[in-house]
Parts: sequence; C-alpha cells; structure tokens
Amino acid sequence: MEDLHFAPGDAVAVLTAQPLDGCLDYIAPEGGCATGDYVEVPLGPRRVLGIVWGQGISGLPREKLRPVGRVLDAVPMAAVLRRFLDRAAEYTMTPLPMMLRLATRVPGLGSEQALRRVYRRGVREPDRMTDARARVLDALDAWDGAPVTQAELAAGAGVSGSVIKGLVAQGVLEAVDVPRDLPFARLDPARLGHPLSADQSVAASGLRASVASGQYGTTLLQGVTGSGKTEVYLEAVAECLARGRQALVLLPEIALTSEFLTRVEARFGARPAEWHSGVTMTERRRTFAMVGQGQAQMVVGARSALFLPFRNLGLIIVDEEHDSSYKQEEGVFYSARDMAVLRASLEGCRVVLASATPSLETWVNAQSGKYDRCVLSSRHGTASLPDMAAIDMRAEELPGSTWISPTLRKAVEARLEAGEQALLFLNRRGYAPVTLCRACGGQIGCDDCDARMVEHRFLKRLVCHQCGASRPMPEACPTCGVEGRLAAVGPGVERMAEEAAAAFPDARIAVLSSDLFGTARELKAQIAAIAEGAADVIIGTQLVAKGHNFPLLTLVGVIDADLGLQGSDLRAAERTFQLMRQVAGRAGRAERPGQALLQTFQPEHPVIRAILTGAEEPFWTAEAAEREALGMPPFGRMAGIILSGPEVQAVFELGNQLARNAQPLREIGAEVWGPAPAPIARIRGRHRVRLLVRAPRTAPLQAALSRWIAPIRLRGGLRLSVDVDPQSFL
DNA sequence: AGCACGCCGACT
DNA sequence: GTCGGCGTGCTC
Repeated sequence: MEDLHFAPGDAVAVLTAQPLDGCLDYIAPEGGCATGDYVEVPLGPRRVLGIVWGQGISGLPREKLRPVGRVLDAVPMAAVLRRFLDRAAEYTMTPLPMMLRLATRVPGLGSEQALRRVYRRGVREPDRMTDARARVLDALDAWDGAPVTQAELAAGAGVSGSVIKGLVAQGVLEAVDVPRDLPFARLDPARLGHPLSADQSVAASGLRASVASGQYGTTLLQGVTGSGKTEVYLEAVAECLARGRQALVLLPEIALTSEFLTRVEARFGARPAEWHSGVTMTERRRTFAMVGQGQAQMVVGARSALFLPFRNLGLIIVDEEHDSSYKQEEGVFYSARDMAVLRASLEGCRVVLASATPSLETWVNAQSGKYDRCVLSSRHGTASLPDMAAIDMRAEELPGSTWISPTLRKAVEARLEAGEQALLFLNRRGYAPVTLCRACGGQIGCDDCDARMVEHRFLKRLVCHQCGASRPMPEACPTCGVEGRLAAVGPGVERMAEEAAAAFPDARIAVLSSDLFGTARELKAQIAAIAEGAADVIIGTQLVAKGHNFPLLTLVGVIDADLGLQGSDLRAAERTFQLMRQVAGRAGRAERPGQALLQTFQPEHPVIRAILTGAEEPFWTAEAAEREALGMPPFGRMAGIILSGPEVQAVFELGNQLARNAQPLREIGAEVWGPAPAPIARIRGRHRVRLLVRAPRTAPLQAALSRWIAPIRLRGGLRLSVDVDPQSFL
C-alpha cells in the first residue's frame, strides 16, 4: 500500500467507522489530500470522521460524489497500519469500517488539539506589591519554569484565582496556551537491569540479537513460572528502545498491569504508557497522540493496544500468550496473539510470545521451525518447582457437601503451623453453581439465557454469569412455589471459604474472585495485602492463576482438578494442563519450597499424569498427534458461524438454509456441522445457533465462507457473525 | 449509526 | 380521515 496524493477534484475513497461495508467516494478538497489523512466528510445529513483510503473506485458518476469537508490537522494514519487493518479485516472477515473503529476508539479525535492555559512571568512589575501577590510570585519561582495552571498556582500560593487574574491584567503574569497532551517521560534502556542468571543471559542476548536484526520474526519464550521471563523480555524491550523504536507489551489481565508498570519503572527509570479499559479518557487521548508522534516509547496494554498508531514499532511482547482472554469474541472476533504476529510481519519487527504453557498452535509453530524457540529451564534464584501430587478422591472419606479432603486438610494445617500461606483453587465464582428445588427437582435458570443462576451468598442474590442479570435470593421455588426447599448444590469459592473457616478456625481466610471487587485498584490492593501476609488461607478462582506473585505461599490445593477434563471440548485437556501448571506455579516462588496437591477422581488421566510428572513435551506431542489425526486446528482450519435472533425457529431456519446451500464450502473440501444450539443457546433474550466449518489447512477458507454467506439477506432481527479460528468448539 | 420512507392500528 | 408504531434500506 503506497501513499498517494490527490489533487483537488480527484475522486477518493474514504473509510469511515460507520457500519457500512466499505469505503465511500468523495471529491478531494481544495488543497488536495493524501492517503491516510484524517478527514471530515458529509454522510447523509451528518458530518463524520474518516480516513482517505485510496483512489475512488465506486464508478459512480462524479456529480453524485460530495466533496470532502476538511482535512484534519492530525498525524495521518501510516500505510502499515492501514495495511494491517485491511489484512486483519480480510482474515477475520470483519467489515473494514468495524476494524477501523478498533483503531480510532479514542476521545476527541476529530476535535482541535486540546490546549491548557498555563502562566509564566511577564515583563511588567506589579503597580503595588501585596502579600498575596508576593506569594504568587514566590510560588511561580518554586515551579522553576515548569508549566503551571491557574488552579495549581493559586493553590500553591494560597490565594484565590482573582489575584492571578489581576496580575495577568497588569502584565506581571502572562497566560500561554500549551498542548494538554505532554510527551511521556523518557525511558532509559541503558540503565542496569536485574542481574540475570546464566540461563537468562543466554536467552536475553538471543532476543536482543533478534530485535537488533530489525526484521520480522516470532520467538516463543517458554519458561516455567518463576523462571524470570519478564526480566528476559525486558532486555528485548531495552534493545528495541535503544534502537529508537517503540515497544508494545500485551498483558492478558488489567489487574496485572500495575505490578508490571512498577517493574518497568525499576528497569527503565520511568513509567510507560498504559492502554486498557481502565485508563481515563484524558490519558487515552494523550497516549493515542503520543504514540502517533513517537513520543511514547513503550505501551503496556490489553489486546486493543494492538491497534494504536505506532510510528515505528520495533517489538511486540504477548505475555501469557496462551491466555484465552486474547481472543475477542464479541463484535470483532479476533485473536490478539495472531494479530500481533500479523502486525509485526507488516511492520518488520519481532514478536515474543511468552508463556510457561504455550498454546498448542504456538507449540506446533515452534516445533516446525516457523517460530524461534527460547526455553528458560531453570528457576531463577533459590526458588524451585513445587512438588506435585494427586489426591485420589475415591479413597478419601469425605462427608457430603464438603470438598476439602482429609489429606489436603492435614497439608494445609502443616503449612499454617509453619506460618506459611496455602491457596485453595476452585474455578467457580459464587457460593454454589446450582440451586435445586428439593420439592420439584427443578434448577433455577436465567430468564434471558439458557444458563443456570449462580447463588452469591455474599450479595444474597442469584446471578447469571452469562448476562449479568441478578435477582434477590428467593425463599420459595420460582417454579413450584414451595418454600424452604431450595438447596445449594456443588461448590463455589464463597462456599469453600465457609468450609475453610470451619476447618481452619484460627486461620485468616481471604477470597480472591473477580466479582468481589468493584475496581482494579481495590483488587490490586487486596492482592498486595495478601502477598504481604494479610491472610493465611487464600480461596481463589482463575484470577490467581494469572501471574500474581505470592512469596509466602507454599501450598496450592486444587479442589477439583477434573473440572474441564470432561466433555467433548477439544481444548479442554490443553486448558486444564495450562491452568493446573500455572496454579501450581504459584507455590514456592520465594525461598521456601512449594507443594501442589490436586484432588481428582481420575488420577490416571493422561492430563493429570502429565501435570504431575511435569512432562510437557510428551503432553504436547500426544495432543498434537491427536489433533492431526482429527484434522483439527492447527492441522486443519475451523470457523464458526453464529446466528442469533429473537425467535428460535427463524434462527434455525436460517441455519438450515445455510447448511443446505454449502456448495461453496464443499468445493474447497470443507465440511459443515450444524446448525446446533450455540454453547450458550440464549443470551440476553436472543437465541443463538451455531454452524461449524472445518477445512483442510491450506484451503482458501475465508473466500469460500464469503461466497457461502453472500446471498444471505438478514431481516427480522437476525444477525450473523463469523468466528474464524474459534477458541471453543463443543 | 442516524435518518427517511412506508405500511399497518387506535385516536381527535 | 390522520398520528405514529418500527421494520427496512440508504448514506458517496
């Protein structure tokens, strides 16, 4: 995609973020315009923001074209970013305007550059020096030339704004408007980092060399929890910054960024820019602007940071690359990990995929030599891998409605006596996953979704984990009306906390579950307090598996290691393997040795055995062989078609119509399954039906899918979305 | 996304 | 007779 200039009067294609299928043509304005320019164009009765995408191609008669309103005074979108959006739209089968929206979701893009009024010393002397005026001038001196606003100056001097206004009127002070968005503090890549172990040094210099090459390439950085992956990839960041290029670090969870920023500050002497849903509007605008001007050297963020307008991107790190939250499954369906690789290949930069337990796709790519592989085998410092064992639940004497086996209980008690922490892991939020009526046998479900309501005893409510709907915990069964016969069935973290409190009466118990904290800040504070020893027994969900460090923690008890092993989900084994290893990796990261105990009813299951022996390679080899035999990803390609609508019948009819007319898919050797109810058959009152397509690895899947769905006319509230490379396909 | 156009039920 | 419900379609 080359950059083109257009003379006034030329027809140009303009891409807007309006929900259209593509570009609209306009007449280039007076003064001309160029590809990548931000422009304001008329659309119907409105004026909307768009980007000059290329030459006009609609073939519409010239007199039908309206002129571009104006070219905005903003850094034009770089050709590589436009190319990236094009390719990402094509790959994910997303309309380009929707893709553009991901890249322009920033407040104040169309408006003038935001200014703020600051004050400095003027040329004149005050007609009369008062006490208040003297304090203002002193305060100004104290600011030492740094830009200071009226509010700051007034507060610093202990005067009201009118004193400052008076001084401005006399010319003693001078008001100047400066850009509100200031560059980020410089990061210094030359500062000395953590001393690295021999193993880490080798890995770090390998990564540094690959970044220095200035070419595209992907590296799998694999290392067990505590092996110091972060220190190693920060060396790659250092190399990138030293070469004057920008670095992007993607993290799967916002709760992790704060701890990470502190580490970056320790390494480079300043904090990088941050980009995720928790960042304020003002900061977002600043980051967007500075990234575009090359004045933000490093960005730490969530998957959406991938669409920022980097000026000279030299490195992308995808930390915990296997994490399922990198896959967006709403609106635009994309995998941030895969899109990172795409963007890097276009930008000519290195990608580092870091994980203790890589996804099978990444492992296969590393195995085949498509990706470089860099393994950190030893743990850093004195910490060692936990000692792992299964607790065979078939042999444990366990009273009904309790889940802590005697063996696990003794192990926890031993840790508590030694003054150490224990973690009980259960990946189920709330009190109990099922509420059953003992009178009629019915379970309480959500009115709008085909999902069970989960009791949250803390909130005294039933909550639908699918749509978030909740209602007060009823006394009587909503189906049969009988009172007092509702029973909580199965464990959730809240119930575990109850059981733990009874089992360990002298221990301080803390529950870490994402729904118990209103804000990321509260959550972070709680995590920090626990890490410092504010609790003896931690009850946690998935949240604890994601990279937080608890130095006092020496025992991890996995309440139900079988969750996720059952069922026909192809990725279940992989996910359980990753999760168990990560949770187990929480134990004993500091100098104390750790232990992990897995409660299971099937201790002989290959996944459980692989976890216990720590045999990663055999696990992946076996999984890969299995997938290959089935023609499943990454050895075959898949796509999901999700149909939804207010009425089941209409949704199924559309599904059947698609299934009947699958000729374009058969032409490329693909198979179609379904229509079948989607994993959650109803969300927010909309019925959902899914078709699955499986194609040979090299088949032109997207093209065939386009031909397949092109004749479909959607009406009556029906919606269709395509999910290329779906993550879960039951 | 917005906005206009158009075809059906209950109102002064 | 009309007002307005929202289902459908268009925006260069």
